Parts: sequence; structure tokens; C-alpha cells
Amino acid sequence: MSIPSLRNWKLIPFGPTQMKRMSDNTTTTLLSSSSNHHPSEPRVYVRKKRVKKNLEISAGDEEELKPQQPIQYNRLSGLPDIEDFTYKKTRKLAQLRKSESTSGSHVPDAGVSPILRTVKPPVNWEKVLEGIRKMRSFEDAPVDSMGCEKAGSSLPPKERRFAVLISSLLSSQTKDNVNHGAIQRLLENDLLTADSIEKADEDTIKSMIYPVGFYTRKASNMKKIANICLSKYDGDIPSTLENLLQLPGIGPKMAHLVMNVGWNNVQGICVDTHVHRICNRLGWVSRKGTNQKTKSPEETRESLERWLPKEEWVPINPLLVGFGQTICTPLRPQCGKCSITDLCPSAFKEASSPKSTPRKSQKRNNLS
DNA sequence: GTCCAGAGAG
DNA sequence: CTCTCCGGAC
Repeated sequence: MSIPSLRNWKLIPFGPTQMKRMSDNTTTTLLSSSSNHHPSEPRVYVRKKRVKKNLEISAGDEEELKPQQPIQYNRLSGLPDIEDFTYKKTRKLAQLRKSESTSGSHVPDAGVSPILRTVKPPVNWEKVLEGIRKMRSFEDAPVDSMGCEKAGSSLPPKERRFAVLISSLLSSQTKDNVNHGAIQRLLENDLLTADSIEKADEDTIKSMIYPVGFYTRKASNMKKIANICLSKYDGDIPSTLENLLQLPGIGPKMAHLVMNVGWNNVQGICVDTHVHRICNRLGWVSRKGTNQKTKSPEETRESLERWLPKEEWVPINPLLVGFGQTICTPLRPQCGKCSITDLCPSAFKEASSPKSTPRKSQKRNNLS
């Protein structure tokens, strides 16, 4: 398949198609500097070299990779300042509800269900959130979560939704700039609709999205998703959580993200590993009917949804992800830099160096 | 070398 | 539950 609009792009020769050819030992023609290629070397080594080259060259093409219209992001929420996004509206309504709750008047709902608290919220949770927001406004976090909402925000709704879905798929385990590059390439090549992906060759898709994490599987999932969207949803994306989860490569985390960003329909909290970890450290979630920590992000989501007011369901993700990348890190959390340690039951409880003595019941694999 | 981080397969 | 996927950070 020829890809005319990308002919000038130097990125193209470094896709997986060429990797295949290299391992076949049949081609060096597509590689701009084939002198670096040693067919006898282990595949991994060759790959790593080429990734470096890829990055050098893409840096030179920065101009082309940049989005034409940069989107403004809310620094704290991590969400785009797009007019139709319901976040602000939701906030406003929540404030209204609060101020008018004494008079008993009813505030109309903007597609957000009434707050359903089945569990008493943890004490000081609002102070904790406020503290994290403040820290986030000082620290710069590479928040790669929610990176998908920028996908095709200038497109018509249906195309935009499809772009959001594909971007979500690609964004997992992938740095935001890498994901963005992949989306940009797909967009440049008109490969961001169900129709075109359905027609495109899987190897072409692979080379477009390379080097996002797990690109082989994701390319194959993209084909399957395009197929399903065309046959069952007229080229649009599923509009319910249940049906999104039926798509290959879309699990609970991404399904909630797509519902939030793609449909502006908040069905649940988008819980990733950061939200999962931090909520447990704060003692915000527990296994049903116990005080034990939750075991999985899904369990965390259910537990968190039992008390967290709904207007916080969307912003909690970018907030905690950024916090988790800079301060409340998985390994050796920077409690010294944290301003809410007096409100955190886990503050200074974890090892500050890998060599330090493991506390009792710290790790399950202490074979002392 | 070891870990990371969503999803899926076994 | 564990392992795999892919690259990169450490």
C-alpha cells in the first residue's frame, strides 16, 4: 500500500515492517543508514539502535509532529478547556446544590446522577484533595494519562469519538509524546476512521503507531475494533460502558476514560495504578466490609465510587496521576516533599531505600 | 538485569 | 492467580 502524504517523512523507514525485512536479511534499502545494521546481532540489540535513530529523526521533524492548534489544558484538572466538556458545568451545579440545599430547592441535573454515598467519606478528604491540588500547581508532572482527550478535538463528533477511542487504546503504557506522534501520523494518513483502518494493511498500521507500547497487539486490535465499529455501530464507537468493554484491548480503565472523554458521560472513575496505589495509601478505599487494602484497580474503583462525590470522579484521575508521578511514587515515595503527611496514614511508613530492613508485613515475599 | 503498566490468555 | 506483550527508565 502506498502512502503518498507520508513519502517525505523520515519516520516511515523505522517501522516494524522494516524490522521484519531486516530479520529476513533481505533489505537495507529502506533504512537511511543501513551501515549500522548487523544482521548477525540479536534482534533486541538492533531494535534498540533503531529506536534511538528514530528519536533523533523525529526530533528534527518536530515542526511536522506538532499539533496545528495547540489545545489549552487546565493545569490542575489535566482536562482540556473545551467548551462542551461538562466538567465545569458539573462543578457549578455541585456548588449550586450546596448553596441551595438549605432552602430545599431542586437544581436540575446535567446528565450527572445524584450523588450516591453508601459509605461515609474518610475524614478530611477535601483537605487532602486541596493539598494535592496545591502541590500539583507547583510541581510539573508528565501526566500522560488523559492524553487521549486531545485526539482530534477539531474533528466532527463521530470522528472525534473514534479518535479518542484509538488514542486511549494506544496511550496505555506509552509516553504521551509517543502516543501523540502515533495519533498524528494516523491523522496525516487518514487512518483515524473505522473505514480507513478497516481497509488498511495491518503492517501499515503497525509502522504508523510504532513505537507505542505493544504496537503489534494494538495494531491487530485496531483492525478488530474498526471492524466491530463498522458492523455494529455504523462506524461510530459504542456508547455504553458494557459495549466498550467488548472491544479487544479496551479494559475497565480505558472504557471509563472513553466514556468520560468521548461521550462526556461519567459512568465511573477511571482508576489506573496511580489512583489505586494512592487511594490505598490514604486509606480511602478498602475491601468491602473490611479495613484491608483493595487488591485491584477495579476493586478500588468500586470502593471509591461508594463515597467520592460525582463531580470529583473525572478530575481525580489526572490529579492523582500527576501526584503519583512526582511525589507519591510507587517506589520510595517522596514523603519529605509532601504537604499532607499529617493527613496520610502511610506517611514515612515505606522504605526510603531498597536496602533498608523490610518492616513486618511489608512485602509478601520476605523469606527470612 | 529489574521494574513498570493495562489487558488478555492460560 | 501468573505470565506475556514492547520499549524505556533505572
